[in-house]
Amino acid sequence: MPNISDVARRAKVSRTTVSRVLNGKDDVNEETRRRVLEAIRELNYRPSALARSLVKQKTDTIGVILSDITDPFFSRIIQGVEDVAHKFGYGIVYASMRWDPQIKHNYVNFLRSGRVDGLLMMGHTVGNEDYVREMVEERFPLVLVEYWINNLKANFIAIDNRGGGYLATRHLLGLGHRRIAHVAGHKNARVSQERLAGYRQALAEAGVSYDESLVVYSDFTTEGAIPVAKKLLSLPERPTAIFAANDLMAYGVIHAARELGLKVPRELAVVGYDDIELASLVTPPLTTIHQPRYEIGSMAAWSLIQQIENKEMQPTVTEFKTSLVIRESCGAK
Amino acid sequence: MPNISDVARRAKVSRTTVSRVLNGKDDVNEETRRRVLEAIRELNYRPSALARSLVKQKTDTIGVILSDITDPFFSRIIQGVEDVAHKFGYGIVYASMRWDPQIKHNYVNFLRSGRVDGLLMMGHTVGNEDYVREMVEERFPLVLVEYWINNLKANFIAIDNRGGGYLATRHLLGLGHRRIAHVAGHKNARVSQERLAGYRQALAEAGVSYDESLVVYSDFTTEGAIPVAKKLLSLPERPTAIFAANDLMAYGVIHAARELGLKVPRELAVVGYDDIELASLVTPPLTTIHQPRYEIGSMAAWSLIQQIENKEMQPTVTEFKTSLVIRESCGAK
DNA sequence: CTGTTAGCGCGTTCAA
DNA sequence: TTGAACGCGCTAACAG
Repeated sequence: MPNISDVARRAKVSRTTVSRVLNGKDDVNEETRRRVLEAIRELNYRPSALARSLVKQKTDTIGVILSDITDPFFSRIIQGVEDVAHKFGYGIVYASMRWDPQIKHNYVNFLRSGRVDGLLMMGHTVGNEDYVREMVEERFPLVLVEYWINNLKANFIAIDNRGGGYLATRHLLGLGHRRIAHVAGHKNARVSQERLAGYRQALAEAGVSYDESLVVYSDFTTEGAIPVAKKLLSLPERPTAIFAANDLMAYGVIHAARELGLKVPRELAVVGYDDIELASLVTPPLTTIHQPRYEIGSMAAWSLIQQIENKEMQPTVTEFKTSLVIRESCGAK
Repeated sequence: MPNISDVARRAKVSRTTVSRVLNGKDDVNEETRRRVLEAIRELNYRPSALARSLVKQKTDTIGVILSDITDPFFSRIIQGVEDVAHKFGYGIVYASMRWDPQIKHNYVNFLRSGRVDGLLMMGHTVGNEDYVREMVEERFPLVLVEYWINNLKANFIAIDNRGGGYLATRHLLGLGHRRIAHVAGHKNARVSQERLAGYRQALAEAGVSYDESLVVYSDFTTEGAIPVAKKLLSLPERPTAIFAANDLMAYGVIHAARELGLKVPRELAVVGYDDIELASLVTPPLTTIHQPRYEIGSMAAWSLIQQIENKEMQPTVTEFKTSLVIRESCGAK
């Protein structure tokens, strides 16, 4: 790969002049510029982003760390992030940590060591995440999505997960269900705890006592939810409704029910969470919790870029609300 | 952010010694090493990957450019890629180009300018891709997945898309269908052409003449497929079967059929393509074309890393075969 | 075992 | 309008 010196030599100018042309400065003689551009083309020269970033201390790249890149929940969020980032001239780097706190930490270190100007993190794990605190203290540009940590002066895009869990459960209660099970998300995920908390809150308000045996954990995938759903549905006193912590698992629940010969929604009501694109399009259309995902993504990216380009920005907490979308999986319609 | 000189100063050694400790060389006095490590900890020092990459001419990162990061088709492929890459100590950077050749080209340039050691490209677009040829000629480590370009001595992981299209269509023909429509993929995608070619081949072999009005293009999404499917299903002489170029669109077709009051599979047979996880789990379970996606991903990553670490490797073409998975969406079962 | 020197490829003063 | 010199943060070659 040719470098800037090769170009300079060929164009018979100094490296500085080549650099000027490269960066579109206007204090370059037209004829000189022409020669430089020609040399660049002839050599098929491509400036090293690495070297440039090193000297400018800027990579024009933002890192996105998420729990699972294959989760359709992220698809619209990512679109929002990409649209905004591109508009501002940033590239994006994704890292998928699969709910593994160790992989997550590794990726944070990987990306932080000069590879990106800032970090967008979504999919928060349980446990020691002091390094997140450190990043905030060191004023490393950072946006945390989905969650909100007390006493941490950072930029948050919060989603009302507890409220969502509450809405979902109350809907089932309103339909007369009393024996309502919950297929929770990944044990390592904070959102699991929050949605579970919303579920418990709704039960408590309705005077339904909490039955631990009705709550099982899975991993936010359809395949993972099937066995645990079967366990729930084989309980001596079978639940009449199940709230799944995301849509993929809701389909796992429905699949399990079908295998056991139960009709949804007649014999089992199911509520999901996320409102992924497919939720309205497959059978049965899913009653679920909707979140403004595109807006969340674009807002997160915008907020991060603001931080990067203006270090003085105040940390803010933006909370997005969720809403219940009633379709056919609980027979309410 | 502290740098290596700060550490050196604090530990009262030279930068070189710090570098030695950092890179785990064993020719360092134990006491010295201890001091250095302590200084590193005290300063919370993190070496700059940028600077390191610049001097080593190695980033330990591979780039993955794909058509649409939100497409579940890629989920298992990505898992395969990640597993292998991590095993070999590489990080991964994804870029999603959404079938836009311009964005794709931009991303190639973005990543090639020193940000990655090699590139994995999947989701090939139609049109001028001479820069891909250039990369091959410049011996830039590269693996192309899904497609196979004649006269290009590069590393290919091909998938028999034509064969898949053929299998799908022949299955429908075998069930007695003669009026078979095709919802093709994105017009910019090479795989669309290939699957379409397989479709045409099967029709030709069965003596069914090709009817252009039965082929419509969409964008590989469920939402996108719904309107075009409705158009097909509103034709004066309605098709009795539809082969969709991926599973997401197959669900779009099924949704459209339902909206028009048509029962699947009784009044319309549907075949998909990809065998995404959900395909077996939602109603109706989809008859579709299966591809060994995890293996494709891991093989692609392995092959790329071989190229990166051993420049002498011969370009190879590996072709993965597809297979038909019969479920319930065409009533064959 | 350790330090000095050089250089990776570029941008940015400062003078000329 | 152009170039020389310096430095971004790090590793590698060589000497001691």
